[in-house]
Amino acid sequence: MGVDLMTVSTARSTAEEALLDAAERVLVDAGHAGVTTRRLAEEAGVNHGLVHYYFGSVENLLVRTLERFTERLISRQRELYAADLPFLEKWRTAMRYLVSDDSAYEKIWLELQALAWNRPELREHLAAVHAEWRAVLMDAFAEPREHYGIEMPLEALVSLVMTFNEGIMLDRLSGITEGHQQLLDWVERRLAS
Amino acid sequence: MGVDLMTVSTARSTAEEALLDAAERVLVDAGHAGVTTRRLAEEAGVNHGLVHYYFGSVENLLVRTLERFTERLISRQRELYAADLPFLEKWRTAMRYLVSDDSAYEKIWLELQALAWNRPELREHLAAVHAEWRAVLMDAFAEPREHYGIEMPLEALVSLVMTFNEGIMLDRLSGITEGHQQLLDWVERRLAS
DNA sequence: GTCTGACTTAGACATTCGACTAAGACTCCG
DNA sequence: CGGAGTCTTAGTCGAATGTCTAAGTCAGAC
Repeated sequence: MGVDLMTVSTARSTAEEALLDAAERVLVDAGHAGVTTRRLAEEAGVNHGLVHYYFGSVENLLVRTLERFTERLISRQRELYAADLPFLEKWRTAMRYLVSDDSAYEKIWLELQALAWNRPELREHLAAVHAEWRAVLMDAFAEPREHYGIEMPLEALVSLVMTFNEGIMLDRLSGITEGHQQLLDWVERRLAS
Repeated sequence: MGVDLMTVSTARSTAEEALLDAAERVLVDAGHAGVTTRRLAEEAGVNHGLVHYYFGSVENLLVRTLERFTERLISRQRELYAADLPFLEKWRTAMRYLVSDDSAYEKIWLELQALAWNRPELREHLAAVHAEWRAVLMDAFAEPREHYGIEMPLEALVSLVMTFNEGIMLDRLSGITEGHQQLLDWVERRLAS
């Protein structure tokens, strides 16, 4: 064996985490086309050979990036709606995230999606996180739907919320914000009344 | 001079069109990262040096691709809503496009958007087409909004329609269709009653 | 103290890329 | 029919890519 397992695994996982963090930064700064072994290594401050040694390929590293990001995205959503707060507060928090000035999170998420458009093997991960997100929202919106007397079926309501959220993300990444605030304001008024 | 202008310009523009067509095919088949001079030339059946000779760079060719696509997208929307048909028919046609089996159109559109996320010089084109689309919908939805007694302001309604359309496109490119039909069915019922 | 085996490093490899160029082909004008 | 100028072609160039390998390092085992 030769090397203390604990030391090894922490050193190794530190480097691996550094590379995954670097991958997210590169996705934000340059998009998925900018994710190369050498750039990742430089960003992470490690040797470029490690990408292959640790992950086997750039492809695998991106899969791991997606998996790790997925976990965080889901837990963020779950925490948000699981909180013991009035629904209106939760909604406001979610919408604040959506239109926040820092779009790094959304950039990573959409870059990974754009990558998956041309890499079918990544799609199952996307489908999984989508299904989880949907489940969280189905749970979170069931009671408020009754409370606010929203006539549309729960499935349709959740689909509407998810898709218009995605549309807003997409617009904002292209620098488009026109009309978003009017829409969110109307929802706000509808919920506050 | 040397060459008949008409012959030249048609021959040249034939080749240029072929390259732009090729760019759209490559965007559909491989994404924007797959758009290379040699691949474009092979797809278009022309010499790979022509990309540089005609367009100056791959970058410029993609700008032209975006411009040409934009024109078609806008005129398609305009024609759709300008037709002398009941609003419900127009809506159904638009939704049929949205969830059609052939997503080549949406793939091109979203690949160009993903490209623009990392090429600020392309954003103005996106903003322009977005504004045009918005203008068409503002015009198309003003009367039906009154007719169907939709209480939300026109701006908010149009934003909602645009963003949830974008969200559905985005989902479908990742192979996700869950919940879309329930949402569209509900809208359908709301409009048919 | 030296051996062992996993970890790390720098570098090599073939490939591919965008961009460019020099030579050839072609078309029309005079 | 010959010259002029544009269009087309094949090929070159340096840079960058993913992958892999051989040499080197280093902590603990014996």
